[in-house]
Amino acid sequence: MAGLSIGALAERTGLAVSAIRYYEAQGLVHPWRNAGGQRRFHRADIRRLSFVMIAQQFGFTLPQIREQLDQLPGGRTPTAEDWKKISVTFRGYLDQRIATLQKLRDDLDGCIGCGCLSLAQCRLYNPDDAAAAKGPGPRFLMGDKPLG
Amino acid sequence: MAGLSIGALAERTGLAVSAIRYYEAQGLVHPWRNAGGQRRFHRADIRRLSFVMIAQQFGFTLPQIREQLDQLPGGRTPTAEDWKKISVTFRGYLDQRIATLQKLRDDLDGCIGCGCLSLAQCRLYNPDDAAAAKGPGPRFLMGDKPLG
DNA sequence: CTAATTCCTAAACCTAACTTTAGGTCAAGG
DNA sequence: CCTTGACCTAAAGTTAGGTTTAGGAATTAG
Repeated sequence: MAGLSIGALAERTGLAVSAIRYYEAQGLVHPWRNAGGQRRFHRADIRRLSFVMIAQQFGFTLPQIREQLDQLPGGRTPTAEDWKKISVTFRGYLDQRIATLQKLRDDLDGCIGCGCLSLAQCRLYNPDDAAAAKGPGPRFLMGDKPLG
Repeated sequence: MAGLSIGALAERTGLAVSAIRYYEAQGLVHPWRNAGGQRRFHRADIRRLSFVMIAQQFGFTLPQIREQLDQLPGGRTPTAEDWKKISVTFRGYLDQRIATLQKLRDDLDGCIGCGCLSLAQCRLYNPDDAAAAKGPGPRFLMGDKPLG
């Protein structure tokens, strides 16, 4: 079969065409080219990109998502079983993130309100907790958007 | 009293001097100037900047933190009671963040593994959930770093 | 009094994850 | 055949949250 054009894939996933090109540059999808040099995608790439979007919501960076995707089989279309393996790892990270936030919240209760908000004494400001909350990577701390 | 120099404040908070200047530009602190044009800070600004650092760990943006800080009294040094008011709002946001992540995790369990990872059917890919997870703001989705 | 710090501003640079723009090619419809 | 729309590449722009650099001025130590 002929494969999907980038526009068709964009329509199916809701992503911008420019974003899909960017993802290819980051190694998240691997389209081939037709005679005229245009990209053609497997139908399985719809699911692949869906995974990218969901993983991003969970706070993964593109290189981290790439690592996960690289574990899918190379030669054939991934099965539900293949995807399941990935989701297990995924869930482990998520559990840790939730646990970290819960600890921070519990510390908050006794801490800001009590006026101990000076670095030396405050449990909230424990660098280990901060590191755990942040995960790896240089900037944007754990810069996800809150609800406000 | 004379007030703290920017270097002294940097030492007390662990922040870089350049970061403190940046925070001033963002309206998070309001130092005055001495005769020679150098910044002088209140000792209460140590706590103010500590709050900034903690709030960032929780995922707040600087404009959002500024909004919170703007609710502190203008004329006098904030009391523990003043800080407590802020921490209540704070905790509310945090509870919502945790709840959202937990819902996403629960959805994940049945979802990626089962192979339903196509946009139309998947609860995980519900735009409403996505919006709730993201909060306001344009890019970097909920781009916080996970643990991996 | 002088040298070494510290401080000042303004502007440029950095990352992540994209989008936009510019200038050109390919493909499909009439 | 020709026009329109989809596609191509490369490079520059965007946002957040800073850091770095360049070129001076103020402060402090000796």
